[in-house]
Amino acid sequence: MFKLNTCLVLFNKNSIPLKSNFNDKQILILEVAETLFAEKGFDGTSIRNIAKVAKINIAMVSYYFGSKERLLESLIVYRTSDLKNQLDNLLNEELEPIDKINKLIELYINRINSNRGIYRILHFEFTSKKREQNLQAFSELKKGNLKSLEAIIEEGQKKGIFRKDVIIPLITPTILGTFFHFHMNKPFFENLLNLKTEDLYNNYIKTNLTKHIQQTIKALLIYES
Amino acid sequence: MFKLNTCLVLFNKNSIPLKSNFNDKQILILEVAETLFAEKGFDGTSIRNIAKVAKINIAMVSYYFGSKERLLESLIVYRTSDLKNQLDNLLNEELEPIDKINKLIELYINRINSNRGIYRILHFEFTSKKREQNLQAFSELKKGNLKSLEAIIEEGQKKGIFRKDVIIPLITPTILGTFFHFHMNKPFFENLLNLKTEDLYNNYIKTNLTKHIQQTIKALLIYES
DNA sequence: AAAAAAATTAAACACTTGTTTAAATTAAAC
DNA sequence: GTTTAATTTAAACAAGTGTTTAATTTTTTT
Repeated sequence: MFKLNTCLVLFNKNSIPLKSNFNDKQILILEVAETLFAEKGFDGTSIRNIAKVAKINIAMVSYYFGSKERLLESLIVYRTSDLKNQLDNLLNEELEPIDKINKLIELYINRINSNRGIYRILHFEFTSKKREQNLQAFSELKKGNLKSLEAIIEEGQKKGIFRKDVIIPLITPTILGTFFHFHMNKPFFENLLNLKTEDLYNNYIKTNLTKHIQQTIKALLIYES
Repeated sequence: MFKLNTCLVLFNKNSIPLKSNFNDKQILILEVAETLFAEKGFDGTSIRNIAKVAKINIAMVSYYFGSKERLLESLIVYRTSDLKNQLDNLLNEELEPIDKINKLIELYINRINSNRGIYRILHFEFTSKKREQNLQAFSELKKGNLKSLEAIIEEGQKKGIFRKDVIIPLITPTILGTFFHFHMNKPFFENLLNLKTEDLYNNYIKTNLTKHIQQTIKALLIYES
């Protein structure tokens, strides 16, 4: 009567297989919801709206997710769950700490850039006071990410490469903040940097912007005043 | 039966008298709406919600503003109408172009910083596709602001102080974008820069951040590659 | 003080919202 | 093939939405 844990195997863009706890219909609903939430906001999107676009009955959202709020929570889980695994894999690679940091930044920017919908939702819904409760899943993810980052940096500090007076929790906001500012002003930078096509824009992010952020964090961690 | 143009005189923080087309009750409604829209978003705020906080009848919003959407438009007009006058006054001052630019930046940052509610609304509501139509009033304001900026810069270009290959429409986004990025990550910078009190935070914006933006724009306008 | 205009109110309007129900259909298990 | 479980459906639910109405109160004008 109420089946939630159908497991299937998905492939991300680097063809690393990963489990998902959502079935095909749930994923359809999640991806339609992602598009609409990103376009019109959570409050601006109705379940009937989602159902119409996804061509499903309006009761299916409650059937599969319980409620609209839980749909949002599931969406966050769906789009962020494998990030933890990717970070864990990175942690176990045999690399110098600074190379791990660089890879971590590349991974962050790549992920956000290819999942703009969910990060737009996170940016808009969770900077408003109304949705403060819903971010539990998101908050736990961030805690996990921070732990991974801490592990890398403490490794670098033990080796004497990184400064010891750096405030680790502030590094993630720096990485993400730089990207968001760039992307929130997309039309501006498209003109400024002559990024006429979507490809040119994406390429600029992948190369120049990522490089800039890497240099920034490297300077923060290594530079002695 | 329907009176909209009661004029009264208001005083802004620099005690420059300015006319307002809204009466006391309308202003009450506008300011309550501003708070709630900023807190919970336009869609997340109901007219009954506004009426309750403002302690007025729910019909008063329609009576004074026509509709909820027109209330939002009126709010934008209310909070941005005197900016044009301030810019015009600045234009007519006898100052060197670079000093006018510096004053313009100071004026922008000061205004946004002391009207965070409306700029939060503008940032959130008008970066979503849903509210694209409503920004006519806002769009006209920006066009007017751009004209003022163009006037100052062309004056500087004639005097041979400013470069001539600068893209003027991109300067405003640079000024505002720098501030917004700082402010959207307020908790981050409060920690990073040890701005424990609201006063310390505001003071940092007024001094260091403003100075930084002024230096940036100055470099953009004057620096020869 | 009387008349006209403006402001305010409670009630109702028609519509949308998220969610639930109970029946019907489809798929899976035996 | 029958039974059981999972899915899908249309309909209804109660609550909330923006807006309008028509009557009442308050204020202004004459």
